[in-house]
Amino acid sequence: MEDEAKPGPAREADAGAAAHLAVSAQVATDGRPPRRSDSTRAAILRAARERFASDGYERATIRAVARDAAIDPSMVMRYFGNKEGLFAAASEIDLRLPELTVVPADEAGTRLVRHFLERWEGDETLNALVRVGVTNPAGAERVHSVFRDQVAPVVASVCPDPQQVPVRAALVASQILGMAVSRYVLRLPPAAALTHEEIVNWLGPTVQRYLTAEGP
Amino acid sequence: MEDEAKPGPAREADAGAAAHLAVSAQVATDGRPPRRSDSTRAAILRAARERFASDGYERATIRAVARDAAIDPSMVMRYFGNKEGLFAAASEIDLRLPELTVVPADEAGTRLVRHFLERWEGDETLNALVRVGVTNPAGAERVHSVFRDQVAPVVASVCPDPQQVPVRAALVASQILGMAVSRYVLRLPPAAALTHEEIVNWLGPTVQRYLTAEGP
DNA sequence: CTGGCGTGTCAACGAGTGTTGGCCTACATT
DNA sequence: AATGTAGGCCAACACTCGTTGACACGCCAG
Repeated sequence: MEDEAKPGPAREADAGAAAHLAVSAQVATDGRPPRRSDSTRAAILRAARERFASDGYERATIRAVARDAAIDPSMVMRYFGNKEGLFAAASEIDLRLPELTVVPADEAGTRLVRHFLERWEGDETLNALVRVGVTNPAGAERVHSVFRDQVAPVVASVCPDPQQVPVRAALVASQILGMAVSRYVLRLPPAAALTHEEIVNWLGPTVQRYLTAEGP
Repeated sequence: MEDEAKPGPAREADAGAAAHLAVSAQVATDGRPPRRSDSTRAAILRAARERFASDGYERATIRAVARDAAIDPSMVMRYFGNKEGLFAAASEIDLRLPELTVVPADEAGTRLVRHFLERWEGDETLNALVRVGVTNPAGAERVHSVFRDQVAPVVASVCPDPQQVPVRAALVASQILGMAVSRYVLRLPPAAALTHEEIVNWLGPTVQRYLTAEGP
């Protein structure tokens, strides 16, 4: 699901020639020969994620995305229908959460925190998702579904009482999301200055308690 | 001490402190007959906070604010200079954090959580601040200053090691802000369904630990 | 060669935005 | 009564946005 390297440091007028050479290599799931459009499509998505992550939904303009991808704005429309469609495609994400059942029960918290930390810094998509989620109703809906389909099940796998799963998942989300917002979105200086180890050591026990401790 | 309300062009945003209680025109604090502008000014600010809180910075249009306040858009400009000035005035906030030094040391956490919870639901300003903080660079800067000038000092008053104040304040902020984002901004269903008591009981100990526990 | 099709550009439209300047009205002061 | 002024409205400007339709180039099949 990843983009490929784009050559252009200088954005010459030769966008066409660049696309020529950069015949995409990976279609993976499909027997068809790789279309030239695959690479532009990937470039658009990469630019879109970047813009959504740094600007939010409204300020991330299709024109800016197109400029970053070195193509015409109308191409974005043709590929993704409209801005909403572009966001839907750009915010598709798999958190790749670890199987908490196979790690020692008392390490689930630290494990989860560490995973999110690495994920957040390795993939712009997560940042884009949060920024747009706060900006835009459709983005919030997307966050809901990620929470429901990916976070809640993992919490359920280690939570003693199934009835408490939603509450505990919400608590875990509140802490992890809160650190992400403070550190990556608002960039509160002290939060941004923390090392991974510090964060894991402080937040790990909190998440662990939310996951498995009985009663409040 | 208070500057007289003279709405000129490009007027700087002045203190909106009076706006808290001064909903109507009869602010009997001085002998002058109440200007009509006092009430409109308050109406604009109220509408602005509402819009910023529910729509974020970019989607909250001056025209919409004006419509809510039942006046002409150009009035907003005359009173606050420009949109940025309007936000600056509308996001002026005093968290009114409690003196943690006068409460039992082990209740600081729950006390703080409860305070924020009530504050968040009793005043649209806080919501507006967070929504815009995530949307807009200037809003983020405003959050920084509130964190630095209001949250950090209170944390400092109960934190054993002065050197750890920024870190601990950031941790506290991450948890409280995370719950606020989950509950009021994203409205994750399980987070929105929690009662105040549940939240206090779960988050209280976390915040308490961030405030005073030694080591991670 | 020819014709379609995929890929891409160009120029424009309509809507909505922040912002500005001119004009009007009520009223307090002279 | 005359008038200055604060408070307010209206119409417009300049701009940006998402979006659209017409046109241009390069490729393959017939």
